[in-house]
Amino acid sequence: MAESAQTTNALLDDLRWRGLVAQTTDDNELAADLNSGALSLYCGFDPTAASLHVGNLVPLLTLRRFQLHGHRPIALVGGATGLIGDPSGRATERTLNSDEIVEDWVERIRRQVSSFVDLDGEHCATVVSNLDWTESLTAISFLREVGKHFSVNVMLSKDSVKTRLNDQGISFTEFSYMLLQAHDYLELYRRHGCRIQIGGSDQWGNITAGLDLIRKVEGGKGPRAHALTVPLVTKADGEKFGKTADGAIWLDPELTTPYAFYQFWLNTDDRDIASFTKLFSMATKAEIEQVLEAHEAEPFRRSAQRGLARELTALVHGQHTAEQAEAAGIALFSGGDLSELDESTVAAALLSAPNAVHTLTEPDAWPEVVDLLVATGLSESRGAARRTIKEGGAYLDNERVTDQASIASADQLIHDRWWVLRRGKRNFASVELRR
RNA sequence: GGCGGGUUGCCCGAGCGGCCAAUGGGAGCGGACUGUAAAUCCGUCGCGAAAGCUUCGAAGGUUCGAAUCCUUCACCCGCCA
Repeated sequence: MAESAQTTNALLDDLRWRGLVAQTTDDNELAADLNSGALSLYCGFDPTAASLHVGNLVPLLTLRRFQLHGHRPIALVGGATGLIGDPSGRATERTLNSDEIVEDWVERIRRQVSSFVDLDGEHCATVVSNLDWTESLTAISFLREVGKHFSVNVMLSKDSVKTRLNDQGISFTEFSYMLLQAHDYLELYRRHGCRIQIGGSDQWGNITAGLDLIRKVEGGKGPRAHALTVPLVTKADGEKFGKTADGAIWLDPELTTPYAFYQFWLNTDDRDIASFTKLFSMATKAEIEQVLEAHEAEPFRRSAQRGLARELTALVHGQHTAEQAEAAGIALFSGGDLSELDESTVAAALLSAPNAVHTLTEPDAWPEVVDLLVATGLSESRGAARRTIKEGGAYLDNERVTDQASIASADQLIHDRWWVLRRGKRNFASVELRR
C-alpha cells in the first residue's frame, strides 16, 4: 500500500496525546481543514438535569481547547432534543419531562455552558438552542425533508437502537432522536458554516447520521463536515466516573458545594491521575509531564491531585472560591487547629463545606451531638448518628465522641461560634451557634 | 385484543400464611493500616432511647395472623393476533 502524505495539526496532536480522541472522520482531511483557518464546531448538551456534571467537562473543555486554537465553538443546548430523550448509552427508555422543567433546565445549562467558552473577541463562541429551528417544524415537513433521507435499515443498525431492540425496547420517540440531532448538524452547517461536531463516544451514531444528512441534501457540493468524539472517562476501579455515593458531582454549586467538588478531584485514585490530568487540565503537555513526574516520585504528596483540584475548582467556581475550598480542606485536615486561623478565614472555610445553624432557645439548652450530625447532613438519621458514635467515627472539635448521649458544649466552639463536626476520616461539617 | 411471566430494601436477588424488618451478594458507611489513595481485615447497614411504628408496584379483601392467598388497577417483559 502506498504511503499517503500525513497531514498533521497541532491541536489534533495535542488532543490525541491527552487521550481526548476516541473516533474521528478522515484524519487527514480533518487535519487539513483545521490547518486551513478558523472553523466552527459544535457540541450539544441536552437538559437531562438542572445542571451539567463533571463528565460533561470533557466535551465542554474540548470546545474550549478548539477555541484557544483559533476556532469558533458553538455550544448547543438541547431545548428540543431534551424533550425527546437520547437513547444512546441507555438500557431503558427515559421518562419524559414536562415542558416547564425542560425549559428551566435549558436556561440553567445555557448559563453554565456560557462560562466555559469565550463569548467575545475574534473567535467568539455562540450558544444556541435547537428549539430555535425545531419548534416551528411541522410533522409533515419534518417527515418529508428530514425523514425521507433516513433508511430505517441503517437506523436499526446503530448501536443506540440495536442494544435496545434486544433488551427493553425503544419507543418511536427515542428512535427518532437521531433524526433531530442530524437535523441540528445540518442547520448549524447552513446557518453558521459549522463543520465539526464533537461529542462523547456514545454520540458517534448520532453525529454520523448528521454527516450523512448533510452529504445527501447538500449533494457533496459544500465544504466537508467532520466528526470527532471524546472518550468516555473510565476509572481504574471500574466504577462510573463522576458518581459518588451522594450522586453525581455537579457543576452547580447549589448541588455540589465547591468544597465537595475540590475534594472529589483531590481524592482521585493514583491509577487515574495521569489520564485525568491529561483529559481535564488546560496546562500544556510540558507542564503536565512535569507534574506527573513529580507525582510519581512522591505519590504520597498527591501534588498532581491537588493541582487538578485547584485548577478545575477555579475554572468552574472561580479563583476566590477555589482558594476557600482548598483552605477549608487544609484547615480541616491539618488536625483541627482552626482557632489559630483568623475568624474570617475560618468562616469562609466552614461555609464552603456542609453547614447548619443551631439557635439556642434557652441559655443552657445545649444540643446533642447526635442532632448536630443529623442537622448537618453528616448522618441520615439519629439512629445512623448513634451508630457512627458507637463505631468510633464521630468527632467534635477533632475529638472522638464516645458517648451516644454527648452534648455539645461551649468550650468546644471555635471562635466561640462554630462547632466543627466530622464523620469518619474526611466528612466535615460545621454548625454555627446563635444565642 | 388474547395468552403466559413479572413488579421485594440503593442495586442484583431469595422468600411462597406465623420462626420475616425480611437469606445471600454488591455498593455504601465506620474502625484498623495508610497518603483525605489503593489493597486487605473487622464491624455495620428501615425509623425509634425504648415500647413500638412503617416497609416487599397501588388500592381493597380473606385470616387470630399476609411479602406470601383472593379481587381490581397500574406498569414491565415474552408469545400470538
